[in-house]
Amino acid sequence: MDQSSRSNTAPATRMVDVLVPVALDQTYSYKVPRGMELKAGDLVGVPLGPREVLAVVWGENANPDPRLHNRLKEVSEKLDVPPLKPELRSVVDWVANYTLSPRGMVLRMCLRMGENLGPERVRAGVRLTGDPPKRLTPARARVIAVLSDRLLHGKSEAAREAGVSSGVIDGLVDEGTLTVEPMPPPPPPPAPDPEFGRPDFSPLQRAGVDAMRALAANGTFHVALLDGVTGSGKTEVYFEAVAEVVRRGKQALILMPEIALTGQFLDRFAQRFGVRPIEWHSELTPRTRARNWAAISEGSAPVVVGARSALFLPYANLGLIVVDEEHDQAYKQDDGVHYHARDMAVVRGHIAKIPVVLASATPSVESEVNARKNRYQRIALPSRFGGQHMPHIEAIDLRREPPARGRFISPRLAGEIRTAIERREQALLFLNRRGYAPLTLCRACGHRFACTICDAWLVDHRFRQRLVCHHCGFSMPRPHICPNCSAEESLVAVGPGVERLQEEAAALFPDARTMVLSSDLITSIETMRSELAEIAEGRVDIIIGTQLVAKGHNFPRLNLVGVVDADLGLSNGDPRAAERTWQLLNQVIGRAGREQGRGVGYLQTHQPDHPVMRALIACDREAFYDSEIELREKTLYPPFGRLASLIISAGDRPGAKGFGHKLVALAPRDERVVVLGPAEAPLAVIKGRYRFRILVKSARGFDLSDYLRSWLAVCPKPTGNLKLEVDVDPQSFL
DNA sequence: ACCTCCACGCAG
DNA sequence: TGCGTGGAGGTA
Repeated sequence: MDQSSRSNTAPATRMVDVLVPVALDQTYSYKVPRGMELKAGDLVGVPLGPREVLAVVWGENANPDPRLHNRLKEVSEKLDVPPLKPELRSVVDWVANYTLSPRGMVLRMCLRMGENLGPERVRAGVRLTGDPPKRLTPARARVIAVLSDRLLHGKSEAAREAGVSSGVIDGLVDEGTLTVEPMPPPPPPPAPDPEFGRPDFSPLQRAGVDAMRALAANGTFHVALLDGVTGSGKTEVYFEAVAEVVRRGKQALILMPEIALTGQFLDRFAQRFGVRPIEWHSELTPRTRARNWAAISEGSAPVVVGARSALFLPYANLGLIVVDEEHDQAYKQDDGVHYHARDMAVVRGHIAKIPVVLASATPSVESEVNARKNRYQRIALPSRFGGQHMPHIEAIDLRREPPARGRFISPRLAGEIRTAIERREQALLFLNRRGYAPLTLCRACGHRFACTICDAWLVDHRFRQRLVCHHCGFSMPRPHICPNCSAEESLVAVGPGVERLQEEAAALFPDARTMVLSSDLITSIETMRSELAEIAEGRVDIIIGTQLVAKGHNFPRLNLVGVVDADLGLSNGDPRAAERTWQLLNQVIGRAGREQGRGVGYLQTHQPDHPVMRALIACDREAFYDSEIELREKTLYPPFGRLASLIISAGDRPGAKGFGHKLVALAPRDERVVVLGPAEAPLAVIKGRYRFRILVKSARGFDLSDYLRSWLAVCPKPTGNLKLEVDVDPQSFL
């Protein structure tokens, strides 16, 4: 039709609708300048208000809104990058619709290449071509020595090698000794080689490997749950799907829950494929980000390993998405566009018609249900690689074997640690609480130290000598006098944190070497690496860690894990508390006995009969899922029902509460929907903002996004300091 | 008179 | 989202 209308009329001014990466849901119309050819998906620059922004052509529009008559501006330029494929444009529309976010904000996630896109900066090179300078200083002599091969050297490299500043080189250029030439562009990094380090798989892994290859070769939409205990070689197995996709000339994306984990992972990748993959996460420098973005969109990056944001990149020909540790809640983005990368990976796989692999030792209840109902193919790796056994797990009933007053390690656990140390093995004490003590109070008057702008106690951090709010970062020096009653030296620490546990361990085992691993004590990836290396070399006897230690690290000499407070995650009224505790404790105990000996895990608990504890002790994963699935089914919690939450926050409590009530009063009546609240959020005040939440529950097949949209359409827009956030499929209930 | 902060509205 | 605007309230 485009062709026929053009055949009999003079070419009219063409117009396109573009989507701009700002908080706008609608597309905007622009005139196409004469001589510019534009089609859907093209990246363009357009004037928007006072500025120039990047945009993407979303479609042709022959007659835009007549009220815009002469206000239409022209597209200013067409960028020389591959267009966004229809697949990704559909994903943008779909995700925006589902999460109730402006489409522009979803598009923004696809275009996060910074403003650094464009030709690579040409690096300066220098070559020795002329005579030595009249004045030959030692620094100059060193430069000349470095360049004596008369080849072209990078300027900054030459300076570094000669141990001089670049000023010395500039001086030699001015003297005519050296000439400046542009460096040829660096060769593209070698592609991963699918045949590089093919491992020998055990007979037990064989079926999984075959299934992975088949799924990748099949190349159509299909979700597999790769379900294997820690140490079963899951990574190596899904690498076979990656290899197959690379062989077929397509791209594979491996999503990881957090970048901290990727260090070891990249090495394992290199062992299998000969090179490291392209990375994508928030800590890339702008230059690397732009370079990687370009490689991804041109298709010259065959494998990308990235955090959740990598899901929205414009892959040239994506052939596979792997979501590693699919149960991890770090996949949920809770600001800006609220999305769950695992779920959106399945959506993208569906739209792009490619396979998706979800990998986990402790699948989310959602994925487990999908596998049980055969909506996902289950690929199970039932045992540990290399004949290692899963750890043996025992409960220590704190009601019957309590630690001494003010202590947190029970006599039995202490005895086991002693035995482990005597055997020259390591022990891990796990407590998911940073700092020294979660609460400080005055013995004289009962005053409790709380954050002034959050609804939270200040956590005592003895290493830093400060009381810290874990929600807003506020901190103050630890006082010696009670601010309430002026009593001196009356403050007592209540409850344990890892720092306090270390104190106790040091007192119990004065000769043992202890180390605390906690996110607030790790300042950089470097310190983390060196501390892990110390542990691996056996220079630590007792590791005391928060959930940081649960993730993927390999401690070869570790056979004993003591969970100091196994009930910690269960207490907080969160519908996913049991699932989280199950996953976390499984992972932590899975650190034990990975290389030699039989691992043992001890759970200090007040409720050894809780389904989570019983399933852990019996090593009966089916029992855990059975009980949890039954509970979710009965209560119509996900995946048997759907949830959304509306979070209202304001600088004042009545304002937030009042707006919440106003919203609930306007909720459309629908017998398939239950609207609960507004209730004060469990953390009622954060950073001085009062928070209320409305929970919306619906049946499974119900279009909750659509319901929410029609609801919010009749609601007053939040004004002033009122803020409303919509979270479809919330993960956190705090 | 001037400055700074912030809520608001708008962008084609 | 990012930016210009205009009013409020504080400072010189």
